Amino acid sequence: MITLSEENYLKAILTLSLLSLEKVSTNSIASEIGTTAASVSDMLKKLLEKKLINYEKYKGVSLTNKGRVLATTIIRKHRLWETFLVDCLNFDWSEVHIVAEQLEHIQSEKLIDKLDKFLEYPEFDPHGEPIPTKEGIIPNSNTVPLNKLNTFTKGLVMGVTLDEKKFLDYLTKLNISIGTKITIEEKIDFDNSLNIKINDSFHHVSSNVAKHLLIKIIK
Amino acid sequence: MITLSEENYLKAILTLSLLSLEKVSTNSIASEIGTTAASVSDMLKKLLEKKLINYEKYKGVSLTNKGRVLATTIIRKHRLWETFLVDCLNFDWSEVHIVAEQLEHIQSEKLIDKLDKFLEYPEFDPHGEPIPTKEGIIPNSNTVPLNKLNTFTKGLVMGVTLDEKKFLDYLTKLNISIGTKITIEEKIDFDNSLNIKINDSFHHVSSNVAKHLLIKIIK
DNA sequence: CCACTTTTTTAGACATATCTAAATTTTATT
DNA sequence: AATAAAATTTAGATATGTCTAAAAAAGTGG
Repeated sequence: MITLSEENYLKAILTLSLLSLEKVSTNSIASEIGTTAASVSDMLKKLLEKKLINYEKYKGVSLTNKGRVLATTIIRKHRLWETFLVDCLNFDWSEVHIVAEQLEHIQSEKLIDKLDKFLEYPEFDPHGEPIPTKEGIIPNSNTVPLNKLNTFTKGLVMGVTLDEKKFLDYLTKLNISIGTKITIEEKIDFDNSLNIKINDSFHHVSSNVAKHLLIKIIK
Repeated sequence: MITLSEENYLKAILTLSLLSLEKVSTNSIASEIGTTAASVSDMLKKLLEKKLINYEKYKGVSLTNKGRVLATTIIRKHRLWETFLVDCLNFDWSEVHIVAEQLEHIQSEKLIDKLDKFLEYPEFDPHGEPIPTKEGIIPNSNTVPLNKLNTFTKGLVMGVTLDEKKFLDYLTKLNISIGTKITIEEKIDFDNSLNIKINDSFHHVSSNVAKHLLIKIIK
């Protein structure tokens, strides 16, 4: 089980991660959450223990895929609840955040699925922020699946949308992890597979692999 | 501030209070909540400190008016959320309880008012349980305001719906507290005031006092 | 490259809410 | 009324999440 406090840390780490490509610092988390660096340090140990973050002492933090999916789900819940509060209950858009901060921690996948349907699958919350999908993708957030990229585009791996050991083992074998730089060298029309460059070495990956890699395009 | 745990204790105490007129025992609370008598004992001290319960060691517990109103509000929230889950999100009536147990702790009076309006002020939840009013009255729960009783009816004071020092001081002066037995002796048509008997002594109270006293009718 | 500053972590406390086991009080019984 | 049984409370532990102050590591500038 994940605690309310842990959820708030994951959300903060995701939010900060989306602002830059750097690993997230202890201090930035502390000021995001409104606590001390010492408390953050304590919590990071717990999140590491639960394999929700990648963390080396003094070296900063990033989310594991498990952590990223969890954090994205919390943002999804937050934004769906905000939509409900404004569209159905006639809340003012400026006053929903504080209530949604509580509602986002309600644990029930079914509840969120049904709320999503009830709201007719909204794409944006009342503040214009995109609502993450059930699969953990944040639309319009600069990350797109690798298979949607054009030839010679460069990007950084920001996450994966499949949490399966065989898949993740394969990525390790290809030397792909969060932050890895990938260049599209060639797209094969026949089966939508791709030739890509990873750290100066060339690889061929199937469409099925490519569609589960979230890429942030860089120059 | 009241914690989630304290809210659950208040709700349990109210639920048990509605089942009988006796003071609520430590053990019954423990089995209602699913914890140990020791934990309950610890918590009772905290609730007493916050003036949410009346409590003497070894003598059982009852809710103060403040505690009763809080507990009733939690039940109100629970039942409104259950109504939302079933009527709007098409949950099955049998599966809503566990989700409503989480939703009932969301702190926002405005949210509940707006939800109530959105649901068009339902009187009963999906299980047929009456939804308490904003004022802390549980309809059809055998408690009615004193001014609605007929002449010669006897009843026990179960709560008050006004939390004002002057009012409560006046009740103390009249020797009225939770559990006090009252008999209606006469109703004055002119101003709807009442002559009542309290512990063999007779008193005259105004309509304004009578309407804030919740009575459970007895034989 | 060494000293200084900033960042981060650790150590030691504290508050909440829980538990088990022991002690105490109440109640029920003979 | 004494004693046994049941209920309740206290004592002492544990886990979570927080804090301040001190120590350690990383970064920065002369």
